[in-house]
Amino acid sequence: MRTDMINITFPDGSSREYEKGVTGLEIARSISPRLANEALAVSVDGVTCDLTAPLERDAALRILTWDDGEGRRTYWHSSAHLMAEALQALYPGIRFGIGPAIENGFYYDVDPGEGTVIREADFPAIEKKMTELIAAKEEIVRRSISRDDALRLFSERNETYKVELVSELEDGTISTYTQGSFTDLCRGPHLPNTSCIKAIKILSAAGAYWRGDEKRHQLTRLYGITFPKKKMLDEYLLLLEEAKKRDHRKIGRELHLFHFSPTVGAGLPLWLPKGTQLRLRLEEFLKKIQRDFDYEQVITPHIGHKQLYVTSGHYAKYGKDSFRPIKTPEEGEEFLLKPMNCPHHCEIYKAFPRSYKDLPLRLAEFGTVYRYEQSGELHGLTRVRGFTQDDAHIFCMPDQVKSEFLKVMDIIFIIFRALHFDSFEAQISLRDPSDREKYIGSDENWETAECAIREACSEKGLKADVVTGEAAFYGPKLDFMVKDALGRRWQLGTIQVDYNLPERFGLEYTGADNRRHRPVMIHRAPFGSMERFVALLIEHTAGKFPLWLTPTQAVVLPVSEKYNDCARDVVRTLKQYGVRAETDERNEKVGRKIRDNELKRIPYLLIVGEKEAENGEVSVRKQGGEDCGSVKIRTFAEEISREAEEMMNPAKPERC
RNA sequence: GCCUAUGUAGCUCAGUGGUAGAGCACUUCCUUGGUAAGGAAGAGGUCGCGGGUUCAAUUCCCGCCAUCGGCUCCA
Repeated sequence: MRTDMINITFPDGSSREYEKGVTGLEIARSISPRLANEALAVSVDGVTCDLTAPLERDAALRILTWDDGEGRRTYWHSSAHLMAEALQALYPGIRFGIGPAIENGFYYDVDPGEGTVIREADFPAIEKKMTELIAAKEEIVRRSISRDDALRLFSERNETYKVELVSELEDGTISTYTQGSFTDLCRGPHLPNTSCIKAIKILSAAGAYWRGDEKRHQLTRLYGITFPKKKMLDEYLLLLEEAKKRDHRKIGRELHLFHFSPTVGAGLPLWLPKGTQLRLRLEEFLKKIQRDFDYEQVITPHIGHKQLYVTSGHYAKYGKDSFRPIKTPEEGEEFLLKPMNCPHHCEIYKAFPRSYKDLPLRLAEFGTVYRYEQSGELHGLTRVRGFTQDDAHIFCMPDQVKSEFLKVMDIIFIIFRALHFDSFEAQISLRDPSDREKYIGSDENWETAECAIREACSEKGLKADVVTGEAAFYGPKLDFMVKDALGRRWQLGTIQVDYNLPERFGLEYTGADNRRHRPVMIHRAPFGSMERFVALLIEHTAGKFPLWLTPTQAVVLPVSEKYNDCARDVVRTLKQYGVRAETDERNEKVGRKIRDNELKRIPYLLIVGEKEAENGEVSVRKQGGEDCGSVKIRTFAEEISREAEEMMNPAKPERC
């Protein structure tokens, strides 16, 4: 074997020899011109590299195209550079932060300088410039550069942000990419040439803090997306339009589910009758599951003495950023709107001496809490200032933690399955070990809790992302995330192991050894909050809820005023069967009352007229015409006498 | 809280330095009694709120409130 040859292995297992120094692009050409044309980057032993990078040794190689995530990332990363090049031409003196590829497209953080603002109105000009630069077919060239040279290069250009980035890099690992007159500090990889980029759209501009630190300068973040074909861009933009139609704020208004009134206050939702029907239906569903899992329902007040939150640690942590305390006529007495239910539940635990025989104690409450979220954070029903958690706290012995944790996971899976949230992501949130200030409790407690969560996940075979620094201040957690119509992630279900609150509240139980022990607490909310859950449910179903959740399931339509009574009887009968129904009563003058757009989403429509009144039976048809049988009409009098009969002669309870 | 944008009828939106329009919805009447019916008429707005400039502000300027998209935050 010649020493100037290298052996390249392809994904299908085949291999070929090439001259040393061959590039990915040349290899692609040797396979097929089409592949070479579609190639965006190359994966060398699992590492994504430039197509133009010379290969010096044997390697497993894969040509990356648009169909590969890494291929698209490279494409969008180069697109970010292209946008930067255009911005440099249009805004002299502009300085650059970072400009990565993201899930859909890319962004670049830029500082256009004091007094200069880049607005949506400026986007067309930027797009035009980018198109011009594409036409110039500029090559994108990589250079390795020493740290000193990099510092000099970016200092000369007054690129203060880049200088800061370079100063944190190690010498020998630094590279730049240049196209035309634009040079950027960049690890790569990139496309070989800007001409691969065909269709461009700048999507939005937003403020973003330099390095995510709100104490530092705010840059302008420009979001954009590009595609190799115009048609793909059009399809993407259409997809965005379609997604907007599923926006829960829009559907919530159309279906009369909820309403926001600035007079009531920002972030304080008003649940309308139909939305309340939907929500109560969900609550009943969970309550039923919880009965099976031996939970006990409790009810606690909406406020609590300030001392309660001093004990829990919430006051020290969040007191100043929250709703202000409520004062009483008593000097110095203060109450807080409850930001969470746990402290109240801890006090319930403490109300009696507890034995190990009482554990696990599972206290559940649909508890409404109030949190003063920052004004810029409010978002429809997904982020509000007053919301109801489907909360429960499980007090158990340390050796019960895992089995209890697993049972909670079961509940969450039941719910997600029932509501067809198939594409959830699980996330284990751990504390940031470098920021001890942020958390309460001993290292030992944290480690035990974090370990319990990891074990439970592996036992269930649940793949979860582990994210440090995302834990609650009192404990680590397992969260279930679901994407909304526009792909934004929201946390729904959550399970949190807590060794700290039991300590702060001095919770105890008497063990079999007749000694005092400390219980462990598990916080959990399968829906997360009713508000956010309903929001995501709306976006996932586009308002076409499963039948059992549909706010109004059936509308009974009398053909004329004459049959209103009969229609009412039908509604009553349907309700006896557990079907939610209402009439669209007519009178001599008034025609249809149910709104058209509502009617669209009602699964059943029953017509009552002469024939039905005579036969005492109504046929049930689904919207669209499908026949679903018929319902015998019972009059109010018949219904009452039947009920009375049942009360007089109760049916024997079924044997278990 | 920060950056950009927006705020006109219930909804979707047009428009203007001289106090306002469209479509749908709504009300009434007519027509049609049967699965998202048609016609006619009508009503509805301190042009988000408060200041300022102006003879005159919905329009221009400032402040506030709310909302959109992000950032930060998220017990």
